[in-house]
Amino acid sequence: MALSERKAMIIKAVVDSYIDSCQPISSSEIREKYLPSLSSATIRNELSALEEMGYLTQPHISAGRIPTAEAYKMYVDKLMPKHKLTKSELAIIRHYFGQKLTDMDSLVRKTAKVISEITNLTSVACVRPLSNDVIQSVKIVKVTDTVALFIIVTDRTIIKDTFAEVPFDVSEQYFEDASKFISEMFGGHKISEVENPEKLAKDVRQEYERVFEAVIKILKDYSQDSSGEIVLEGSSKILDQPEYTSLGKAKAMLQLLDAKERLYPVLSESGGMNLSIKIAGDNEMAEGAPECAIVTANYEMEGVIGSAGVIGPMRMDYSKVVSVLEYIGKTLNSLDNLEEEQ
Amino acid sequence: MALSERKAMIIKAVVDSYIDSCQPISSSEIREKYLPSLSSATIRNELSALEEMGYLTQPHISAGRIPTAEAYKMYVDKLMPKHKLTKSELAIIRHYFGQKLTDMDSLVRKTAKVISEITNLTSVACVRPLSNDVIQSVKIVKVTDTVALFIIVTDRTIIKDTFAEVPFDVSEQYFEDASKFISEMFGGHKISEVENPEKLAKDVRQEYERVFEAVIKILKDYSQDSSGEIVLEGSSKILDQPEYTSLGKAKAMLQLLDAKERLYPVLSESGGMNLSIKIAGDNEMAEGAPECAIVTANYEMEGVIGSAGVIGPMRMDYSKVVSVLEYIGKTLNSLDNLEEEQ
DNA sequence: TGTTAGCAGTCAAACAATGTGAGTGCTAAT
DNA sequence: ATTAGCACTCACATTGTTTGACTGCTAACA
Repeated sequence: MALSERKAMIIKAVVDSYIDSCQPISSSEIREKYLPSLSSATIRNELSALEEMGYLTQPHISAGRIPTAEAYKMYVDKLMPKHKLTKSELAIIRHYFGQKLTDMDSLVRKTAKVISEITNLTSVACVRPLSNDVIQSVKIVKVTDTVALFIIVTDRTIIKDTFAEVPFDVSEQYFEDASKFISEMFGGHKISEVENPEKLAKDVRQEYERVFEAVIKILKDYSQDSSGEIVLEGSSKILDQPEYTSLGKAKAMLQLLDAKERLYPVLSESGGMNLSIKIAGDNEMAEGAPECAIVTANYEMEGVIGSAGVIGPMRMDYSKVVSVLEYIGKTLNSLDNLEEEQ
Repeated sequence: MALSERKAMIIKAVVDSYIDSCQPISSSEIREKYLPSLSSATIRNELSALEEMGYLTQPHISAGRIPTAEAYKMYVDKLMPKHKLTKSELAIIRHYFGQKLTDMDSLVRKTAKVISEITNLTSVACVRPLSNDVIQSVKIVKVTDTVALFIIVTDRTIIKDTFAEVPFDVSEQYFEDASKFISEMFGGHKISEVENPEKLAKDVRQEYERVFEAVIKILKDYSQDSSGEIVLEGSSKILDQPEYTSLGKAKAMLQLLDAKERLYPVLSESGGMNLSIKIAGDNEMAEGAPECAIVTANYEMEGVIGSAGVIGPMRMDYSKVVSVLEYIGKTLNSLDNLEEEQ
């Protein structure tokens, strides 16, 4: 049975109210606050029907209704109102991104921080793994007698570098030559391609073999470490949510956050979408994960692609979260383009 | 009044028992389990006295005694037994440090992880700030048209590097020359000295002025950012502790962990000591911090100095924690020295 | 003087009994 | 199709009661 207009309005009322108060709502309360043209009895009939259809449920028989995951999905899909950011919210975002950013890491951290501050939820942010980056050049610099620095430039203009102890002591010139040789060999290839180095390099000149091995090892590390780095901000805010007053649930949630790597698939899975809302029914998220929702947005800045979002109870202010994420996305983009605007 | 032998034994009994069970202990229980030669009445007298002296307290008048912060301090100072690590604990540590370590970051993370796993407490780890490092050389490498990499080598053989957008496009040779010039200028000086750059450099050659500014900025960042990076592991384990079953206390604790930077003074303050145990009375720790204890050890490896430890309720198994930290310290040292041992 | 047995007193925690009220489902009238 | 009205359900708060684990104190004892 398709949803009548009226049923949809009732779902919206229940979700809106529950997002606001985290309390079951009764038929008469719906009438008073949302649908005064109907009587509570009529609404009761509809509520019964919606419960039958799986959108609503009640904690116990003499309580009001609360939304199910189904209802939330419907809500974010069709019913959600558009939230306007307040002046102070905008001000906070601008304040955070006001100063010039130095490096990737602090950008990610800042983004996480501002999201958490405005939404009052736990936020997550990460940069995408590098395995699909195309290598442009590799540079090796000798910094002390036994240590060399490997710098890899990729198409996303991210430069990733790693130190490696070199077991032999050679001239700076040697490294310069090796850099050129290796750049030529790897240039244009994806980082992930180094998984089978044979294909790339049929004939490594013997003199550069050791350096070659070292580079392969570094690239492999980046290629395999699929998880990027995940930054969390405001974990303790989880406990502000009334749904996690029960110790057990709070713990399940915190454990999920503790094992950041488990979050990664969820974060990256958003496909081509710019914005993704995942609402966990019972077992949709990784096992053991408590009922929760994750909203993430992809962002891009200076060629770097990442995601950021919030994680919290299903009952969250989706509308606000979405507009915050959208606005931050825009801000990052404009930072990218016009660098020095005020 | 000094503590009699017997009073000390009673304190030890109370603390031992409370660490084990987190329950107030009664006079008769002390008699049964710890001091069968005395009668419960005698013990009651002593308990009264110890309460008077500030070592013990009782949650309510008809309950047993529990230790105060004072008692814990006394305990770790004088009374604590020596814990022997079990085979499986040793195995876990060896397992973690079995593979060769690539970089500083993963060492810190690994250390935190193993500590948390064995002690079942939340662990913290960090490397010391760099402000006291002595600069040995500075190297600047051009990696793309607009980006240069600054590499700073210090006496602790840590090499710290930062990217900076260079607003002008110059030759590689220029950077090579600049590196030499700047290395000479900064070499032998502490990072913190750049706070007053005038003292260092009376006459910067004009051609290098921009590079000079950039280096100053980077060094200042490192010098001021006193907080190093703090890694936490197992935050959710906080909630395993019975003292944090109350939501309010749990939250206070998690907020403390969330604001990692607030932890830094506590971590670094351990002075010359190799092992430091901080037990917070009411307001000893930063405001808002709940009653808790922090045990940290300094470690050194490949010239890098850092601290690692645990944070948890006052009621923790100090004896075990101490031996774990000591053993890990030793392990790190030996990794350093004999690199390739099995 | 230090130790001990015994007893009266205290108090948290567990349990049971009870009332209250919010909210529903159903039925019958509109 | 809607609505008013009523009977029914059930969480929750309130209150009173019992229980038992402790202690502190006193008086006897070595």
